Amino acid sequence: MTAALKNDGTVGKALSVLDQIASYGRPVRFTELLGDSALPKATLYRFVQTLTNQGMLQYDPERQTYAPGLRLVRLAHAAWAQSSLAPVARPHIDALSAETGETVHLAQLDHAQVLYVDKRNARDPVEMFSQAGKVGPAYCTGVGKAMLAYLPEPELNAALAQQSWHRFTATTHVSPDSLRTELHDIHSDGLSFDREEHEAGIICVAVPILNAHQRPLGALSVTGTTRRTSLDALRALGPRLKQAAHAIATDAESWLFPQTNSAATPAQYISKGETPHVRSDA
Amino acid sequence: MTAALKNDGTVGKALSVLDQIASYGRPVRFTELLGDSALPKATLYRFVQTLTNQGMLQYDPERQTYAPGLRLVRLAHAAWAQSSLAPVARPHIDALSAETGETVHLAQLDHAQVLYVDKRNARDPVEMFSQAGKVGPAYCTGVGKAMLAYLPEPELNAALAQQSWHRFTATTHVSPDSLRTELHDIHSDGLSFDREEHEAGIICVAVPILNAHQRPLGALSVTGTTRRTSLDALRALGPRLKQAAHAIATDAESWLFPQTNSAATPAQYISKGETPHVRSDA
DNA sequence: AACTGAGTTTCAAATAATGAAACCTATTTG
DNA sequence: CAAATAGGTTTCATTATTTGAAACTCAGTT
Repeated sequence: MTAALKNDGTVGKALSVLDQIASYGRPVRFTELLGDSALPKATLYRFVQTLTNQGMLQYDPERQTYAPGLRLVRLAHAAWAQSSLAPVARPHIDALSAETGETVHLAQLDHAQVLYVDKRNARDPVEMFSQAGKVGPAYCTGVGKAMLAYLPEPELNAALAQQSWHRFTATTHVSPDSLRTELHDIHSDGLSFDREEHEAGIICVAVPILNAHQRPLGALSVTGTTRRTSLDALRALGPRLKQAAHAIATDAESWLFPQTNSAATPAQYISKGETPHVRSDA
Repeated sequence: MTAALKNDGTVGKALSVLDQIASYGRPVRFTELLGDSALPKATLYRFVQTLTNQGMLQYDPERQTYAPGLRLVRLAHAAWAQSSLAPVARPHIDALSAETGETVHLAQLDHAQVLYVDKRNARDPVEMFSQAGKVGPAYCTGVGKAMLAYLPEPELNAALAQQSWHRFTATTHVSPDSLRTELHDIHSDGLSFDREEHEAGIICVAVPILNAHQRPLGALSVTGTTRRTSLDALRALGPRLKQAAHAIATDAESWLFPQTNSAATPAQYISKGETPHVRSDA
């Protein structure tokens, strides 16, 4: 059961197939999908056909496998540019990263999980490929806790019920109870820490990005290793982080949408047969 | 009419609504959608509801607007990691970028358009969706022409029929005829140039990334400005580019999928209520 | 108080989705 | 070599969902 708990008819079911396929993290064969799915063979088959047809899935005839398709990348570009905080936050993150020299993350809450929407690496060239789009647990990351701490009670309950409470390290919260206490503290001083709860040796400070109604829009964090830095050193960055978060919130609020194109795909880019809705004159 | 020319039933129609919304490049109101859509009011309304429900769209109650949703970003991460050449090409692109100091692009063909899947800008770090996911015209970009030149005849015809033939600059090809001649040349020496066809002052060299059957999987380019470099200087990079393209093709061919995780979202990241399909033991 | 426009809901008719079962077609097994 | 198996694909009568014209709601006008 994926996100499609609600009854969203055929479309919802098709999208849950998409989610399922994405969740494997590798190309999958039809039979494997079928085994893990509640849908009957023919139904699943048709969905997979349709989605492939639509470019939402990519079929490898050689290996007979399905994987998420490139159309998603195109669509995500639009989503990222419009629905995420990333575009507005960008200059602020750049500055933070330059000043601290550490890794900076920008995250938002999505389905009770942390979704990283942007990142600036520390000077080291290490790291996996691009972080945007990656998801992580909310209950044991600095950014996750920062956002949870400002969630209205009913939503918080819903979110907590969806956490996996997996014990990653010795300090990981493994139940809502212990976490709630910490969330209360976070709420009072507006600062959240990851005390190696997700990965040994990795610590971070995070702050929520709040709108005018104190609703969390996202969170911002600076991450370091226990070798190079300490919680106290990170705590010292608190004021700077809060300032950045506030600036981002302000910008986001007033950012109606730069009619001044540049975020959008100019009409000429749209190939024939597609409906152009954006006009760019240059 | 978007990609859903084929009759893909309800799901196809819903996805075309998604495409439509993404194409505006900014949040849109229901009425605007309705005006540009062939669907009847109630039908469009229900689709938009369903998609919002599913996180494929994001609704802003304050402004009453819809925009592509964050779920797309999550899904795209999987697509990018699995269906694009980007992960395999990464080290090669890094090297190229370091050696040349110029901007390097990695693109693939999607719906007869160029889809950029990765980029190195000598300076900036990678910000995934800001550039990956962007689309451009195939008929007047170096990467686009490199791929078109190696497309089998029937597919080439289909692709050419879908170009917009918009004249961006004085050198832009504005009909299939003149382009075909150039594609022939590109095919013979394996090198494609953008002679300020898309943007004045911007030139580039590109090579196709071909699989064992000479099918274009993608293309690689080095871009510069007429101020800083020349076509001849770029031409000199040809051999190096070809070498990189070949290396990428080879790696892609043999890259079954690193069972050795790291590409995948570990099972623990999946929140309760979602089906975990990936196992990671660490 | 009537009008307008945007958004939302209703409901019978039309259409599309469903899924059990049959059907392919390579590959493996006796 | 024949038979069995497994993965994948198609069929088709039944069933459930989608469809969309029209009616409704509720602001904000005029």
